[in-house]
Amino acid sequence: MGRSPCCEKAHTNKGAWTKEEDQRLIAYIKVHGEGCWRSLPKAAGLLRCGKSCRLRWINYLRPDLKRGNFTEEEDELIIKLHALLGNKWSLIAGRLPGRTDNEIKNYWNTHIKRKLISRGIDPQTHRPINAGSQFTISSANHQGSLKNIRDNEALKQSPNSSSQDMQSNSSVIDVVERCPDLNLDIAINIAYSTDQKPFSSSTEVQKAPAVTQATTPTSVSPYFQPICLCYNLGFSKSEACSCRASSNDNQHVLRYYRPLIEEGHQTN
DNA sequence: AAGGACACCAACCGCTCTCTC
DNA sequence: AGAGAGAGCGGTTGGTGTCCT
Repeated sequence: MGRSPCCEKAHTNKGAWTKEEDQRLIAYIKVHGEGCWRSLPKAAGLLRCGKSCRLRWINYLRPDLKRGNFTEEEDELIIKLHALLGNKWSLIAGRLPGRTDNEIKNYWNTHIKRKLISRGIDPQTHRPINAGSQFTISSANHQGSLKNIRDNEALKQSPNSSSQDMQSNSSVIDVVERCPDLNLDIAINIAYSTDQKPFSSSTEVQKAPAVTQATTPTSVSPYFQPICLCYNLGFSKSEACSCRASSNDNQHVLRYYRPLIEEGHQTN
């Protein structure tokens, strides 16, 4: 059957973008917004493939991009997120406002890999290159997170838990043990303004700006909806967890209690 | 000064996922 | 249920700049 090409390759430019092309793309998106990348080049008068336009916009032209060197804090965050998520660059980028997946991927391959190796850490496994020793857990927060995860280990015996579930749990524990200061007891919240309905659909909720630390709304808004971290970590509906609001917590914040154990994804 | 090696990063490619019909 | 289209993602490539000999 074959797959239809994403564009007429014979009539498209390739390689570096010119200033004029950039201006055309910016002007078009300013007026019409993002989306419909396939038809955008023609509509914008660009001899480019839609994918190329999308990439150029996302990685280079978007106004909210942060330019300049990565800070030490960003470095450490990337390392920790990579330990947790692996090469899920888009998810990692979601936790670093103003940075793109491509930028982080490049930065990882050119800087952080070497940095970790120089520290004697394998950049893929995040384990010491020549050590099989066990790690100890130092952070109190972290111990709480680990306990939650370990509690789930008990559920491994449950007939409802799949082997994939077990694997996921093991890997999370593994990461927690290797990154003692990585606080997995994360709560997230959606940025919103009181006079604005923040999100109207689940799709928009998933595209919410990443917020890693809990922020407490000053008043209860009818529009406010709790959001589960697992969505932001990229789990699909079929890989649902059963996160819930703790009675001690703000009810609009879900905590990362039980990854990938129970069926049915609850967001409230 | 020349040119080879290396580093960086924008852009491309091919695959997968999601949505619609 | 399954096919097709569109969008997104991660791996890889290639051009360019910088450093080193």
